[in-house]
Amino acid sequence: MAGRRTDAEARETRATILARAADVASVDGLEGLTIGRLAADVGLSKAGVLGHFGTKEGLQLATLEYASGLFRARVWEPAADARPGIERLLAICRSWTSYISDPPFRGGCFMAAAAFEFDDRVGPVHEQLARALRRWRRTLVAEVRTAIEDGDLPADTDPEIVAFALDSLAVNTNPERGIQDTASAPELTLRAMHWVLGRTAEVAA
Amino acid sequence: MAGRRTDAEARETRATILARAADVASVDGLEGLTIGRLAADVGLSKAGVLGHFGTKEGLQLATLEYASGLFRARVWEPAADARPGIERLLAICRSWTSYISDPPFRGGCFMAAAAFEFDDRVGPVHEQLARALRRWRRTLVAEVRTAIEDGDLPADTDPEIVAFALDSLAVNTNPERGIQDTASAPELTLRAMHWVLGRTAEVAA
DNA sequence: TTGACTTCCGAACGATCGGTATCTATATTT
DNA sequence: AAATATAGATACCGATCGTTCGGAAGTCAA
Repeated sequence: MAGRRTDAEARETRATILARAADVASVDGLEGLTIGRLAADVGLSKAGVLGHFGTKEGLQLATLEYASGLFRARVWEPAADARPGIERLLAICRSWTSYISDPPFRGGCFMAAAAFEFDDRVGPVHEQLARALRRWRRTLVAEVRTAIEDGDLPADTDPEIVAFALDSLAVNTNPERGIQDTASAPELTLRAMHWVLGRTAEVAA
Repeated sequence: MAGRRTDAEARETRATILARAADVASVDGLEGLTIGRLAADVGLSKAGVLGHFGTKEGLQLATLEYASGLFRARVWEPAADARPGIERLLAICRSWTSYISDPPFRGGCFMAAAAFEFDDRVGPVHEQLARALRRWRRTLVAEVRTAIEDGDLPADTDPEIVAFALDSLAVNTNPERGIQDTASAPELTLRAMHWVLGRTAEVAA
């Protein structure tokens, strides 16, 4: 009942699987992914799913890459055109909180959830995740540093601290949504980000 | 080969199970706990473990309560004697980061890990966790508010924002340890906390 | 038209999952 | 001393886990 599909169809199937996988994993975790459930969700057999990724770890890595790319597209890309420094930093805060308030997955930000799930484990998933997170942190630090050089942030500001603080606020929005108040959490985050950057909030819903 | 133990012995067995459970769960998550592995780890049969908690969910709830009490003992208790307001707030930052830099479990702070695992799920574990986190947040907000009234923080400070920021920094130390640098992460957090509170850091290792 | 290639299915595998029923051994109570 | 209550063991249950294997069905190149 199954035959070879054209390349485009196969890629589409793969994308469908990954979208569903990221959605499930954002709630149940990357380890909570099961081939069987995923296969049933997208209307495939277990072997049909596994054929695309080889092993469960392959599926996890692909899901991570998928979600990582989506994060970059929705948080970085919209801010990439802004002038480096404080402007781009504020643009990132805006796209970031907007991303969080209208998340692509049920569980909110996938990267944040994965970071806490795989921070203490070993293996390829941990390493790929760590690379992505370090890269993002470097981006933030560089932006903060430029803002300091431009005189838009106090000269004695520690870029590592500010970048860590901004990241922490965004990350902590995830449990804030589910545990305190889903609706107001992203706005609280954006106000906290502006406060950290020493600016009066002009909230962009 | 097994008979009834005295109450004290039974409680000790229970405590042994919970200590191990919290340790495992801090790495693999509360859902990653398995009765069989846990039983083998503490030298009991599965029925022996399950007898103490009824179901896996019971075990999760008990583990959560255990870790929650330990958090309170190591973060709140050492600061409870300090004068309410900025002093107690700084004392909390100190005990908190000290707790993080010498965590009782392999996976670091259990509460932070659990918060991200169960923020999007439903059921008793989510609810018990949410209660504990909300209670802790209220404690922080109250302390910040007192500090504002005492004039130790600017009058236009938003207590919710500062409490959220402090919590975010502590929480985000967990992945920071495993993904960036285990050794320096807690110090970075303490410096960030002091920076948030507008104080020059006098780091207490 | 034929043959290689690939997607996907159906079925099965050993292992492990959470949970239960039954039993034994001991501490405590009567 | 007898009766009761309970911690824990042994053995087993059905379900599900990740993975493998052989084949069916289709595309594409020769």
